[in-house]
Amino acid sequence: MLTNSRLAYHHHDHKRCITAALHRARLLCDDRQVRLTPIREAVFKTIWASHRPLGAYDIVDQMTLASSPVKRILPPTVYRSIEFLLEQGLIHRLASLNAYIGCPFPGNDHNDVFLICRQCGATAECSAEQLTSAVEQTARRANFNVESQVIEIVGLCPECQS
Amino acid sequence: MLTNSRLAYHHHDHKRCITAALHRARLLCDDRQVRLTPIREAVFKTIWASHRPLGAYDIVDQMTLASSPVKRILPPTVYRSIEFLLEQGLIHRLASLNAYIGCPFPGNDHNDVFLICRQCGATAECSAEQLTSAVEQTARRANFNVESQVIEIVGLCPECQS
DNA sequence: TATCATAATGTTATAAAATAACATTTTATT
DNA sequence: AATAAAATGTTATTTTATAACATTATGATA
Repeated sequence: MLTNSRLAYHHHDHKRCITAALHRARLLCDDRQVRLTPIREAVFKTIWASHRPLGAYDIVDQMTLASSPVKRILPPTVYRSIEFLLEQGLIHRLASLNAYIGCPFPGNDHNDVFLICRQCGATAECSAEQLTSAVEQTARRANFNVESQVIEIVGLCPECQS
Repeated sequence: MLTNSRLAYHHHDHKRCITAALHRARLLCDDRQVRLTPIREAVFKTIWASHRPLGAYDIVDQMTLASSPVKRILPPTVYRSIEFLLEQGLIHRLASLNAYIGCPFPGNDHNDVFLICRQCGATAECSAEQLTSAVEQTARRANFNVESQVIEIVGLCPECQS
């Protein structure tokens, strides 16, 4: 079971997460011959600033704040980068929160399951074989042919349980 | 496994679905001493008009059309009824579509899993024990305490596979 | 390297979805 | 009938997302 739950929920050197994510993203884009432009990279870094999902307008605000001299970043700019990053599988959209989060293992074929902490917002991604097959099995009983899945679990992360 | 997949995907006398749903809703509201007012009932019936999820503004439009003499139903009215119906578990919100669908077994304790046909939109609800326990198991590995889940499967219903 | 086509971004405007705030009406209770 | 609480009506606004078109940057080709 692929997961980033350790990092997502516990104290760690997050700069390394960002560096690693950026590195993976660059490799992947090089490989696919698509362009990780400065703006796209900035959006990507903004999303990766934490393990908490960020809404599109939060990204707009963060990027405007981070710019110097302060320059208003506008929604279409951000939405276009989001679209690109989603297409490349570098980020995911959390439907239940209407927000975005970095993918910890882009490129790897995986089935997304998200564990969202209701308290602190920290969100881990898992790729759980068994869950995928349980979905398959459930669908089969209804003669339903699965193409994609949205699985978002809300609860308390280990840190917020105590 | 509780499911309404037969009805959701195949031809049937849908009036009976509506009548039955309304009947259940009335019983349940009587029982809980909450009021299924005419507006709430109208919203409920509008949502139950099909087995396809309906967006809030679709409901606004449908209700405005259905009114005679034509009287503009406004968003807050609909949103308030939606809120009530969600609280009572009479309808569900599909996060991935940002739309609403009637619950086929309100009152019964169940874990929602939705099977959404990408072709025709028909959506069935299942309450699958095994899926719930797979979720639990996946979460446990991350020491995550589950409180609620959003599971929405997209694919092709039996009718749209041929 | 100049030209061109394509891709990406900037900009303005607007569409679409959701809710806040307050007025009015309805309902249940006394 | 009087009252309080609940529900609905109404206006305005906030939040989220995208359309449309102008401009700039990039990569390919002559």
